[in-house]
This record gives sequence, C-alpha cells and structure tokens, in this order.
Amino acid sequence: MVKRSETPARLDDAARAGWLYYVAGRTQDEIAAAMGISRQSAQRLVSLAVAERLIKVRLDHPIAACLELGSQLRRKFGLKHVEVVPSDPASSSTTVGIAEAAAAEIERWLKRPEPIVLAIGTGRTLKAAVDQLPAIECPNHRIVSLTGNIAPDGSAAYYNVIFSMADAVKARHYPMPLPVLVTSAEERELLHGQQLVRSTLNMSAQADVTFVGIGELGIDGPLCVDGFLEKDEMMELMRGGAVGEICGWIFDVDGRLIDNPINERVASAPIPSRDASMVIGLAKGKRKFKAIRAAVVGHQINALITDEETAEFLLKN
Amino acid sequence: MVKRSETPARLDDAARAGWLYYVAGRTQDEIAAAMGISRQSAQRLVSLAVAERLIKVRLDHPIAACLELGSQLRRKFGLKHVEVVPSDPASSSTTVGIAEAAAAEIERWLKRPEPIVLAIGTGRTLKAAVDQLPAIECPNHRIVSLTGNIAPDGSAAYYNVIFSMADAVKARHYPMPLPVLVTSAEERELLHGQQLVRSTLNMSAQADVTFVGIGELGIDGPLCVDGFLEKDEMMELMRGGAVGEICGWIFDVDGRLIDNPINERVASAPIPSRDASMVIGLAKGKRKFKAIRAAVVGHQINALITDEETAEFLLKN
DNA sequence: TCGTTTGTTGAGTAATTGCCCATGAGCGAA
DNA sequence: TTCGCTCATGGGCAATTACTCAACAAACGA
Repeated sequence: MVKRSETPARLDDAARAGWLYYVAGRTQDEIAAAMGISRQSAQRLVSLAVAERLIKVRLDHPIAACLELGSQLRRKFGLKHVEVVPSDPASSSTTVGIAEAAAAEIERWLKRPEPIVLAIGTGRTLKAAVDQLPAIECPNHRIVSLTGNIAPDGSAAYYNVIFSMADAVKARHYPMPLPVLVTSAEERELLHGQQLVRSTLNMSAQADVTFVGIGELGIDGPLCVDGFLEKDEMMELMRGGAVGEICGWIFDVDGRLIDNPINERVASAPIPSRDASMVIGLAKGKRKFKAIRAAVVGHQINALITDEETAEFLLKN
Repeated sequence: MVKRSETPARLDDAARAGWLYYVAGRTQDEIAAAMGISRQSAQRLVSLAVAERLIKVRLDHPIAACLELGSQLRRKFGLKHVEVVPSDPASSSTTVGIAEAAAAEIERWLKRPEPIVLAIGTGRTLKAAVDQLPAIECPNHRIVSLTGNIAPDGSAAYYNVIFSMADAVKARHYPMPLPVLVTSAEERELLHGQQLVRSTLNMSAQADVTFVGIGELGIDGPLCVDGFLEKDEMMELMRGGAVGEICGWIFDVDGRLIDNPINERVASAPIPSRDASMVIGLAKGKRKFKAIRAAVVGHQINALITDEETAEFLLKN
C-alpha cells in the first residue's frame, strides 16, 4: 500500500510543482527557483504529484488499430461496448493500460447527472482501476459490491474493491457483509435471507452498470493465490471443465456456470442482467485468454475493456 | 500556426509512442525497440504526440490557495463562477494556464447531453484555449461567434476563434459575416438588419454560456496591434476614460460601455445577458488588471478564469 | 532528366531528470 | 541531556531526454 496522507500543505506544493512542470512546461530548475527550494526538492514534489495521481495523463487519440479491433470484437460477439488499449509487449502486468481506461470509464458513469447504481466486482485489475480514480463527489449515485468482503481467514478481503473506491468517491457505498465463499448451499440461503443482505442483493440486481474483473483458474489464479480454494479443489474444478470466474462464479469454456458444489457455495450476488444493464469486464493477458473468451461467448459480460494482444486472440479463436 | 495535418498513420504511431511513454511508463529506448525504430525517432513521435495535443495532462487537485482566492472573488464581486490557476511568475504569457483551464470548462459544457448554444468572443487568450480542445462530436450544440470575422483590411480576422473551434469540435457553427468595426452607426443598423445576420444575432442573445477574452486598451493593446484602431483614436478613447474592451465593446473604469462614436461602430453582437446566462471572461496579467477589474465590477461578465496574481490584485483593489 | 525543395533520419551533444547517499534537524524514550 | 530513530535535504552522478546538424531520400517543377 502506498503511504497515505501526506500533509495537505505538501500535496498543495506538489500540485503546484506538478502544474508548473506539466502544464506550464517549466523545468525543475525553474520550479525550484520559483518556489524557493532546491532542484531536488522540486523533483520530489513533481514525482510526488505523479505518485499521488494528482497528475492525470490521458491519450486523446483513437489509435486506429485499437478502434478497428474494438469494433470487430463488438460485431463478432454482439457486445455493447468494447475498448481496446495498446499492448505493451515488454510488460507482463495485467493491469497497465486497462486500469487507466477503466478508471476513465467509471468516471464517465459517475459524472452522469441522473442517479445510477454502479456495481463492482473484485480482483487485482479492478483494484488497479479504482486506484486511478480521482476524487469525485456524487452523492446521487450508489455503489454496491457484488462480492463478500471477508477473506477465508476472517480478515477483510484485500481485493474487495469497494473500500478503495470509497476513499476516492463520495457516494453511498454498500459492501456485502458476507464471506466470499460459505461452507454450503444451505448456509448461503440462510445468509442471503438476512434483511441487510437481501436489500444489498436487490440493489445489485438493479445496477445500471457493473464493472468486474475476469479471473483465470489454475493454481496461480487468484482463487488459489488468495486462499479461497485449495490446490486439489482447483484441480478438481479444472478437470470438470472450468476455465474462468467472475466474482467467484465459475464457468466453463462456453461461459456457462458449471454445476459443481463450489458454485453453490459462492456467496456473491448474481452478475446483474446482461440484457437490461451494462456489465463491463476488464481483463487482458495470455493467462486469461481462455477465461475472457468464455466470458464473452457465454454472455457473462456484455462489454469488455482489454488490450490489443487479447483482442487479436479473441478475433482469431 | 502549427503545421497541420500529419498523416494519420504517423499520428497513430505518435499516439502509440505517447501511450507507451506516458501511460505505460517506458523509456524512449524501450519504445524504440518495441516499435522497431531508432531512439531518436521514438523521441520525435513522443514529442509529436505532445505537440499535437494527443496527450492531455490535467491536474486533479484543488490547490488550496487557488480555491480560496476563487471563492473570495466570487463573494466580493457576486460572480457565478470563478476559477483561479497558479501563476507562473517567470512567464509573461497571457495564456499559459488559463487556456488549459478554459478548454476544460468549454469541454464540460460541450459534453452536456442537452443541446446548448455556446457563444464565443475573440482574442488571443480565447484562441489559445480553443487550440487546447480535443476533438469532440456534439451535433446537438450550436456555437455562435459574437464578433465579425473580417479584419479592417478585408482579410479574415485571424483571432476570430470560431473557425479554430470548428477544426476540433463537430457542431454547428455560426460565424458572424460582418466586419468587426463598420464605418458608422447607420451602416451597422443596415447590416444588422440583414436576415442572415439577424438570425445569428438572435441566436447569440439566447446563448446558454459565453466565453470572451478581456482586452486592455493602449497602443500595445489588441485593438491597435490588430489594426482596428489608429493610435490617435486609441489615445482619444483613453482620454475619454476607456480602460478595456470585450468583443470590441469599450468600457470605462466602472465597466460601463462608454458613450463614444467608436462603440457605435462596433458590429459585434451585444454580450449575452449576465442575468439569464453564464458569461465567462478569460484574462490574466498585469497589463489587463484594470480592464479585468472594470469588466467584473461593471458586470460585463459574471464568471472569470484568471490566475493567482490577478486574483490577488482584484481582491486588494 | 536534373536541380530544388521539403521532410526524415541518425549521430553527436547539451540539457534535464532520477536516484543514491551522507548529513543534519526534529522528536520521543531512556 | 543524550541516544537512537526517522525523514527531509541537497550534492553528486548516471540515466534519460531534447536539440542541432549534416546527410539523404522522396516529391516537385522546369
């Protein structure tokens, strides 16, 4: 976690230095002279401004290749919305680029004047996206989490994104006061029957837009790494044809939720309607190819933010 | 004028290079390797991306000092909206900073879903602001020029901003097919009576939002430099108490339009209502202090985008 | 076809920036 | 008060970026 809470005065200086550097186009030497500090301090302020995301860079040009891939994907899979960002071949990150694009998309939704319900899933990509959000006030909107916020060991689940979101966005937030996986279908029924949980579930079913990460399976996949499933449970699932998951809901290569005890123990809200609302999946990278493909063909999502490389895979296969 | 119309393919490369540099954070060496070009070429693409404004940087932090100045100004002068950007003490430019802020404000208006009429004045500051606009499509909106587009020598007036705006913004544009200054009040009546001109004038009177520059008088002021007024006419005006102008309408230190033959020859549309609409003035800099002050106290405008230095002057005087 | 012009390229170099480290100030605990 | 710790600072230096220049290539016009 990045160090929180720099003193406001320092952030103020950082903003000023960042402004002079990026907007006014001065050198760090000039900034140092203007602000009466050493060049090194000026450099620190500038990089602090970047680190604290006071400076937002956006690319305002539709890269033709990406647009083209996007519209082909939209056509081929009948998606409502597709955004393709350039690939960075040298980077193995599964978030760079997508996070920025997704943050911009989230921001667009949050800036709508009419009140909306925004549902949010979980995962590293989504976390990275939410971390890119600037401070926004939108008291009219409601933001609801689709997944529980309690990790298997009882601690708060780190990748439960809604809390990160609450840091930046001033809106009503509704976390899901549940574990991610419960011990049995019966327990799930019981928990979902609670008044508080029921109202959150109802709200999520009415989401106008939903952002979810798409997780791959495998012993390196998030479900195992974060301790939700044991290795042998994972192997069992994969033998049963599972290839990916969204909010814990595990699906096969055709994007159908598989019939397996694990899926009966998922306490997440169902993914909101792909007919009546926008469900935007975020994912890229070779390891996720199969999972993304399945989610798209099985209409677990109806919109996608991904990168060129992944887009090309989806078009060819 | 910046060189127009790079080939799309090159802009595409520039966008890609810019993305890799600013968003993905790679060095120019890495970009060069990835794109199969020399490092120098990569550098050129990156700076092309910046020069063509494909890369937009925005500062997402309310600098406390600026906010404070802004709200004080709003209170003191009863303005509807004030934006204060940091001063860059080393730069004598009258546009840096304001242009970016104004472009962002224009963009916000243009992104509104309901159709609006946006009126636009003239001047270097406004030109710089419009040059910062990204490409936007907004077929619902109408953009109307308050000032004529014919310079005294009969050529197209360079600082008639609406044409620059048309380059970036896809909306209906209504230039004012008139000179800026005509030879007499009678000629103005005649020209304003023409059907085409009348409908443009009517539209400007219904503007929802108006952006204007504030010009200072003096033999170095825009009216003289651009050849609209002779030196002696200017001296005469200043002896008569004139301190500034907006769209050619000349006012005194209290912001009242002065009673002078020149003002009877101004062919611009009247500044839209400050009671019913938003009229945003853009200006900063010592030379404009008096003119800005007059425009604000005389309610020629009801909103202001300026810099710290100017804001401090306005508060103290 | 042959200059001429315009624009692109890579090399070299100057300017700028990022990072490491030693220093010392500030502060709490002994 | 002194010790030990943390952290901001500025110097120095390596990495990175921006600029200039000369060579070259494509486009153009005679």
